[in-house]
Amino acid sequence: MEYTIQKLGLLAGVSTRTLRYYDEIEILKPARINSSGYRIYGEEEVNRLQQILFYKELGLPLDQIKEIITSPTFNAAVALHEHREKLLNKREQLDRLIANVDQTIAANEGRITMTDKEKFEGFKQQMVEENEQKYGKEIREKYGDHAVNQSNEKVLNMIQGEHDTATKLAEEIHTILAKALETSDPAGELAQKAADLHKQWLMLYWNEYSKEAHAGLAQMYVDDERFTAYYDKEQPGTAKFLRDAIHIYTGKRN
Amino acid sequence: MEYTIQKLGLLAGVSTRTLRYYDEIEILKPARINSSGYRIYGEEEVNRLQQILFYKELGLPLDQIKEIITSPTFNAAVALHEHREKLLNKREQLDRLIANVDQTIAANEGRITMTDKEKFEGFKQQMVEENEQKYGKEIREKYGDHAVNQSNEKVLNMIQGEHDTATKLAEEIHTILAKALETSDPAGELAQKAADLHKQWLMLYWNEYSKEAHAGLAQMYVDDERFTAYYDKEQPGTAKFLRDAIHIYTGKRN
DNA sequence: ATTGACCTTCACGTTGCGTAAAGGTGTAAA
DNA sequence: TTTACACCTTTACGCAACGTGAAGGTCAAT
Repeated sequence: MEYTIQKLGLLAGVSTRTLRYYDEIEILKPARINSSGYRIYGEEEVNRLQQILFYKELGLPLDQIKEIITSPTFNAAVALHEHREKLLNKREQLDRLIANVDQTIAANEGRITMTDKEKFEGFKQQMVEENEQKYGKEIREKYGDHAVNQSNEKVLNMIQGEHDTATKLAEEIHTILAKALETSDPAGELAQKAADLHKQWLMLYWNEYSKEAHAGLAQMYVDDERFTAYYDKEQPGTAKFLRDAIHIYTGKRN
Repeated sequence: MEYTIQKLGLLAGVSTRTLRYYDEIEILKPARINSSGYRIYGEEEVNRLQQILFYKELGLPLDQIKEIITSPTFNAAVALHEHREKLLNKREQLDRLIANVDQTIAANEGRITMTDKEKFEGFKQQMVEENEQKYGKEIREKYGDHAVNQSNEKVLNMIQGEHDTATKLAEEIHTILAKALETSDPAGELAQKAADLHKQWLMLYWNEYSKEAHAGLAQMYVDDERFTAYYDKEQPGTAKFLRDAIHIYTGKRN
């Protein structure tokens, strides 16, 4: 099915201006332009628009949505986790605000007195949030050049922070890896299980999996001291052991 | 306590640019300007800024906030109680949004090994689920109880709606009052209609109505020059006329 | 006397579009 | 065939609510 700009707009409930804007910012380009210069959209574009609108409903800004749906290395899970935290933050702030209102009511009724500082309790948190956003942006801008690099940096950030599912998986890898290390057999069942879990963990950050990339990352764990430090924290040699296990798991070697 | 622009900004968690902007759009003017042209804010401005931020948190545009808090009928105490309820509503809505994001994350993580095409399907499914949720919501709005189904937009519409009806009512009162004034009869039909409209208008702001309070307010229109100025703007004597009409309407006198 | 942290007023940039303006295209009815 | 009318195009300014300089004055301390 093919759609002109207005037909698609009607279908999706957005204005033609919006679609032209999406074309302009390269987040949704028409399938083709006909002989009269009309934008013609196809099935694929319909689906993509649905995706865009879905993320928009979750409150993500368009530039982030664009990254999510255009870049194979930018993972929706990471963006969503970040977004989730922002929302949780906002809820906390709301709670503080509600407490503030309660206090202000009490103060107005003469039950208590409020200092000027107390009057703004609950508003102030916004500043911190903004700074966090800025900081995050700076990091992204700094490491955004290399797609792979960005991904690794993200991984590192995630390692240092504590992110729910990823953390759990990471812990599991850790436990199993520790046990596997005792067997000293990177081809053994435990080590291979660790490699498999590692793959799963990795795919939280990479949309596409390739054995080569996995093997390459494993090698990096040995070469890059930040990663080595992380894995060897409890038992020296763990990074190397994991690399070997992964190389066997993937059947690749760099 | 007096504050320079930065001090107030720090106190309230807003930028100096914001405060200058608020000055520019006349929503929050400094108490005075010192000899060097610096903006100096006082206690009253601190409270006013707090009010502004409350309304801002609820998502109201600044021009409407301005109208609301500059209105001579603005009641800070009532506003605070409304704030409280609306903030609670907003938190509920936030919770729903968070649940939504959680769902999406869960769905994504459950389909880690899917191809791009399959992921697409996953999103589509999400969209369908989403729509079902929305549809269910609509049904609940129709048949369910009031408390459960208030979305952010609803809250906003409520505030805006209230404000709109209030404005319209006020205009109607104005017109009818002007006509009634020509009859010079505060007990006449027109004047009594004005008094009735005024009661309706009043009940948008007061949770409880009492004839005594209404009559008291009418007297205040005459005693407080801010109100007198407002009502006598076009025809001097209007405030007094309205007071008389209301006193007859309520059968009370202060 | 000179930092350095304040303050001031321009004035342009940002996001996600809305809203003309000025003009070309497609088709159905007069 | 003309004409009407609903489409489409690009260009470009407008909006809110500020962010972010630039260019310069003020104040307190060194």
